[in-house]
Amino acid sequence: MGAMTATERPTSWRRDAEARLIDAGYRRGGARTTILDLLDDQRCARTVLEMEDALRSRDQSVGRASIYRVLDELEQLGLVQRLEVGQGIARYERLAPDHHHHHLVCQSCGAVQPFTDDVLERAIASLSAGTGFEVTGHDVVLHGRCAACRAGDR
Amino acid sequence: MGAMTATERPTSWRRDAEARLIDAGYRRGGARTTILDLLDDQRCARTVLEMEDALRSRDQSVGRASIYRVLDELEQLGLVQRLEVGQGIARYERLAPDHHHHHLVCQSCGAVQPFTDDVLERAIASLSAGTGFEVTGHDVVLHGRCAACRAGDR
DNA sequence: TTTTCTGCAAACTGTTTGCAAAGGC
DNA sequence: GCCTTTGCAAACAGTTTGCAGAAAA
Repeated sequence: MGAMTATERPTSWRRDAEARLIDAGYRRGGARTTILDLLDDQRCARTVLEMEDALRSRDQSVGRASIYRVLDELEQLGLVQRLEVGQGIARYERLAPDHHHHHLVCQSCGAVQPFTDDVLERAIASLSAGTGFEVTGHDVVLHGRCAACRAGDR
Repeated sequence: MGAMTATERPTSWRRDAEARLIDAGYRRGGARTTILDLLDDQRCARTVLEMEDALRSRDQSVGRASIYRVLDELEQLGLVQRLEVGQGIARYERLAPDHHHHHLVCQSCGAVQPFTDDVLERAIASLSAGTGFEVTGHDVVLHGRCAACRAGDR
C-alpha cells in the first residue's frame, strides 16, 4: 500500500485553502494563517484545546474564540471536517481526498488512531445512493481498546 | 389526557435489560423503570432533552440528572449506545442485535434517520481484525441533506 | 433498619457571542 | 477610511455532581 509517509511536505490543501478563503471574501489574518499551518501539519483530528496548547508551545498563541471561529469558517467551506468521537468533545482535521480516513477510539484512554479501508469506502459509496438523502460526507468510528490499554489491563 | 400511545410489542431487550440491572446489583427504581420503557418504545436515537419532553408529556416526568445517570448505567452495561451526530449533543438508543443500525443526519434541519446495510457491516467486521484494537463496537454517520430540505431548498 | 435511588440546584466544561481595539486592503 | 479580524470576557447549553429526602430491600 503505497508508503507516502512524508507529512512535513506542504500539502496542496494548504494553498487550496488559502485560495478558497480569499475567493469567499475573507481577508488574510494572522490567526487564520497560523491555524491553517497547524491544520496542515497535523495527521489526525485534534480538539480545540489541543490546538490551543500546540500553538502556545510554538509561541504562536491564538485566542480560543478565534480558533473556533476559523474552524467554523473552514468547515463551512468544506476544508475541514469536524467530528465527535465521544465525550462530547469536537475534533477537527483537514479535509482532502488524499487525507481521507476514519478513526479508532480507545474507550479506556481516549486515544484516537486513523485507519483507511477501500472496501468500506466502496460500501458506503454504493449504499448512499439508496437513502433519499443527498449524501455529502460520512464518518466511521470504531470503538474498542488499544493495544497499550489491553496490555496494561486498564 | 386519556389516550396514551399504544404499547407496541415488548422487545426482549426490555426484559433482558431489567434482568441485567438486577444482576449488576441495581434496585428497581421508578425513574429507571420509566426510562427503560421509553427506550424500549423509541425506534431511533434521541437526545436527553427530547426524552425529558417525551416523559413530561406522558405525565411521567423524571429529573434530568436521573435521565443522565440511568443512561450512563445502561451504557456501561452495554444495553444502550451513546452517539453524537453533530453539534455536540449526545443521543441514546437501545443496543440489541435486532436493533442495530446507523444514521443519516441532515445538515440543514438536524433530522436523524436510521438505515442498515449488510455489505457495510461485513466490511467493518473484516477490517476490524487488522487494526491492533480489540474492536467492541462501531458507528457510521452519513451527513447530507434530507429530501425535505432539498425540496425546500433550505 | 440500611442502602440505594431520585430530584433539585449548583458547579463544571466546551462552545458561542458582544464588543472594542488592531489589522488588512 | 472602511470593513474585517482578533482577543478578551461574559454568556450559554449540555452535562455532571453534592446533598437531603424518598423509596427499595
